[in-house]
Amino acid sequence: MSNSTPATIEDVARIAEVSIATVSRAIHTPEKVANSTRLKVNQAIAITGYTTNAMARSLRLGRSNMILVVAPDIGDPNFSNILIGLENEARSHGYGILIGHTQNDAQRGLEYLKFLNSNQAAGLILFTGILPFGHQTMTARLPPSVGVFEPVFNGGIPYVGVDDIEGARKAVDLLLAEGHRKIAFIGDSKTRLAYARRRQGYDEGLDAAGVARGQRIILEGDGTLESGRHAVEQLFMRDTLPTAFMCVNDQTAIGVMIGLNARGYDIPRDFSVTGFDDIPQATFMSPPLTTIRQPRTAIGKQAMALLLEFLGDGEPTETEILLRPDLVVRNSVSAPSKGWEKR
Amino acid sequence: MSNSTPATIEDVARIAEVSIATVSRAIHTPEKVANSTRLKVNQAIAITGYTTNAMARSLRLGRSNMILVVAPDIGDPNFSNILIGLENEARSHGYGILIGHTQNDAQRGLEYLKFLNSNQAAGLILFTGILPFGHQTMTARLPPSVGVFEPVFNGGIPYVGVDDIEGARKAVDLLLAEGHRKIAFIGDSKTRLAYARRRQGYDEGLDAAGVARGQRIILEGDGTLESGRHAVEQLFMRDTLPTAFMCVNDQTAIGVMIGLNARGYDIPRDFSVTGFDDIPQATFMSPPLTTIRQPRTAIGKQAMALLLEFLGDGEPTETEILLRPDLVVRNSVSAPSKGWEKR
DNA sequence: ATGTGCGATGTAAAGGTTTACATCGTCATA
DNA sequence: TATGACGATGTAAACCTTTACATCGCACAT
Repeated sequence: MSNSTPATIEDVARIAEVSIATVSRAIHTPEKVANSTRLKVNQAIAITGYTTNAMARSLRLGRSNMILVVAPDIGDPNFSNILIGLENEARSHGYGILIGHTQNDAQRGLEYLKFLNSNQAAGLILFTGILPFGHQTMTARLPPSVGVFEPVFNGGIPYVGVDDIEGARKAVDLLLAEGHRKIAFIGDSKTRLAYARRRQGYDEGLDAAGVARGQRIILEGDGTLESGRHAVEQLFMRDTLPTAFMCVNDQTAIGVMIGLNARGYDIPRDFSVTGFDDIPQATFMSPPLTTIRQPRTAIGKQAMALLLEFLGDGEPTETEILLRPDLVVRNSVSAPSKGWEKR
Repeated sequence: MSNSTPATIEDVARIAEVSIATVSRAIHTPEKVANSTRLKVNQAIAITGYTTNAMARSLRLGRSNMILVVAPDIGDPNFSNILIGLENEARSHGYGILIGHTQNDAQRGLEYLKFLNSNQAAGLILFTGILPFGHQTMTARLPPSVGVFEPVFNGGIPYVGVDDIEGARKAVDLLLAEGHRKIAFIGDSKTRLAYARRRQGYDEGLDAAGVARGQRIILEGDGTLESGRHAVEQLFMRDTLPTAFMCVNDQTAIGVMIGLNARGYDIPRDFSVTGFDDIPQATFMSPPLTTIRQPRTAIGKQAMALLLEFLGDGEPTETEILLRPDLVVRNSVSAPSKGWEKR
């Protein structure tokens, strides 16, 4: 039962009085073995507590049952729920998940590339806007891969995420409906496709509302809390202030709120703020942040499903799966205050 | 260079004009091969881009280069930084990390047990107060294991974490120094050793300050935000209220704060609150939460170092490594308000 | 010159699995 | 009854690596 060394397929075969080939078949292609034999094998498996040695199996099959998930930062508040979706789906198909975080360091990215090349992962999930493999990115021979949460810049990699344009549109439409016209968009790096798309939603919304291009205020940062705070400072240097801040993500929005608080302003009385992602912290702000919810677990699940399909068939059926984002109305948005009408 | 199939040791041997044994030796025990040969091998490796096939290696060696990390909830805000510590240390020793989350479900725990039994992980890191393998826990044949962040209840497993007693003592001493005498301790499940220890720190502090046992208010919950909120409600049902809430962790403390806010009280004017852990959200509360910082990355690093040592020598040298916690003073604590003196 | 020892290298087995191919037996059909 | 077909099972090779053991050649001592 619990010997010192795990049971092998041979132990099972001996007890069931069949050959190891039959045992293997009884497990993987049960329809190819006679009922009576299958029964004996199953009993023997129960007796020995046999589990297939994954290493031997992977070696024989030439591919592992592990999926590598690469993220620049495991601490990203968006990550954990995505991971739950990924993991559940993977596990229910006999795959395990391996997590790598690159910390935006090319050297570390390369280590994962080596890892992939040594056949230790059958597939790759990328939780990052750009391929993290430094200068070898172009020549890298990658296993089947799927981007998740954020489209992958270098292209060619199927992607599962949220409809950024629609999400941004929902946010900007809310602000417009409340009466805002001077809405600043606080973005992050231009190299991130998610930024480009959310920006597009912002522009389309303002276009539809007839707000002139000249009226729009665009700032860029790096998506961190700090950069949100910094954006506020920058704006106060200028002479034209917005009545609302539409932020590319929640972290930035939180930074903006902190920055505004530090200057003594009240949200939403003096300024309205929206985020994007609905990270856990959004709930705990005061006021709680109005934002766009990412269906994170669902995204993870779908991404893994797509990857596994890819692994089976060899060809991905979809190149981009976009889920619907929801507007989560909390208390960081209201009509622009009368006193600030002239901004 | 980038063929369709990865280079094997045989490819290297052919190019270097040596046998595969020599190649293997040149890699793993370079001192056993002549300088000139080693040079040829290294060149051949560079040409082919060879990486050892980890599966074959693990199969031959009978153990993998993966460490399984089991946590009940990947989304735990404490988890990610611990993981960074674990991962960095592991990777620098040629090990990879595998993450399993049990969601407190015994069934899922058993899957990981099977995983371990099939030799897919050389070691185990437990980020959980109790062994997650259900009724098979006692008979389970586990690989070298180390508990992290939280002592493992069933015992016998080395543990790396913070000195809970000292941490709790720092929190209670702060409250005492501010003049509080009626301090409620909001705990979580009794089965968690971390709770017992933090409670001990609380008691020792009050003992030292001469606060009678009868003055102490102890509530138990489950460590979630919700249970913190619930604890507040419970206390308001009673006739004696504390002037301060000392919480077993930050999540509970945040729940307490939300509960008090909901009843219209101001923190820290009406009540003081302390947490434990210093999770990211603690910073974003208003007021920011005074708490005890866990050196998470360091804990992860040490735990992995201990496990790897364990893997090498076979015997763990320490059974418990406790790091020093720091008191992080923010704004959720002040002297008890005069008006409430009589509580 | 012969033998000894040793450093460097090669040979081959083992690790557990999957699967193409071979074999065996049985049953149906001519 | 002989043949063929087919279903069930067994045999053995292959996946790639590590390493105990064997071999080889050379330098040095006798």
